[in-house]
Amino acid sequence: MTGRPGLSKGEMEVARVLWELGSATVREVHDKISEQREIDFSTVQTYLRRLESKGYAKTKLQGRNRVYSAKVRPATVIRETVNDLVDRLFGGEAMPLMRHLVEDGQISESEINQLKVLVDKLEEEGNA
Amino acid sequence: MTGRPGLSKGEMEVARVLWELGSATVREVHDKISEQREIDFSTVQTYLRRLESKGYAKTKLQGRNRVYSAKVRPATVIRETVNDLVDRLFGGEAMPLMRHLVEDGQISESEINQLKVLVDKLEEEGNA
DNA sequence: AAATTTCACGTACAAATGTAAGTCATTGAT
DNA sequence: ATCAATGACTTACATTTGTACGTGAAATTT
Repeated sequence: MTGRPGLSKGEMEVARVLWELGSATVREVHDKISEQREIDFSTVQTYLRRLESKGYAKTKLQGRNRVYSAKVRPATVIRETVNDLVDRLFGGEAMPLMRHLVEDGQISESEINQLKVLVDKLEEEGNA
Repeated sequence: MTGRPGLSKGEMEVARVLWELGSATVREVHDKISEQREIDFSTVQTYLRRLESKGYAKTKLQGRNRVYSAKVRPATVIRETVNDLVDRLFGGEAMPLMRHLVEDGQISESEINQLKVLVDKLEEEGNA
């Protein structure tokens, strides 16, 4: 429905780093990911290339360096990815996923408060 | 970390149906999925076979029919899958995902209320 | 009982994915 | 100037995934 093919798991990881860095060379992305896990420079290069060919990133040559940056906003990718997951794993129901997140201790105390605020706001809007 | 390889998208779909049906033959799973989308009988068969070989389902022959049932509980698969997604797409932060779900209008009024209850309960526990 | 349908099971096979090595140009260091 | 490092770009390749066909046995229909 979006034209764009979905992101694979590995591509997601690279996409996230790219959002974080805003704009970066292969090496910069590689360095960043390397902080977390062992990964080959060429592998990162391939992922970035694929992100571009899938329409998720754009690049320009800056001098002799290629600089990558995101072309699709995180919110968009997140929406698409999560919706897909919710469809497949939860048959389209978002609630079980939320329940899992809230109950599984994944979010901190202060985040719960943020969440409360969000929920309250939504509730008001709904009743307005 | 789990030993089990992750589920692919297609496998998730079949796994969900299997949970829903509890215990089912290939045909039953196929019929169920067919309500939603066009899919070949053999394709479903392959997915079920793969679910078994990945350790997510078990089977027994019942007469001449093979009956599949889940071997790993939904909650477990959900946890693993969602954690993986959160790691890759959100760098381990669950909050952005929650925010997305709450704000993206995917959940109904009554679900918001359920969520509110959940959040309130958690808050109390936290403050206890 | 002959024909048809239903299954299990093995096999196939292209596309996508994860991961990387090789080649060649450029640039920074000795 | 020579050598090492850096980068782009190409090519590779095993595995996984999505999707399905073929075969032969059992069951059901006519």
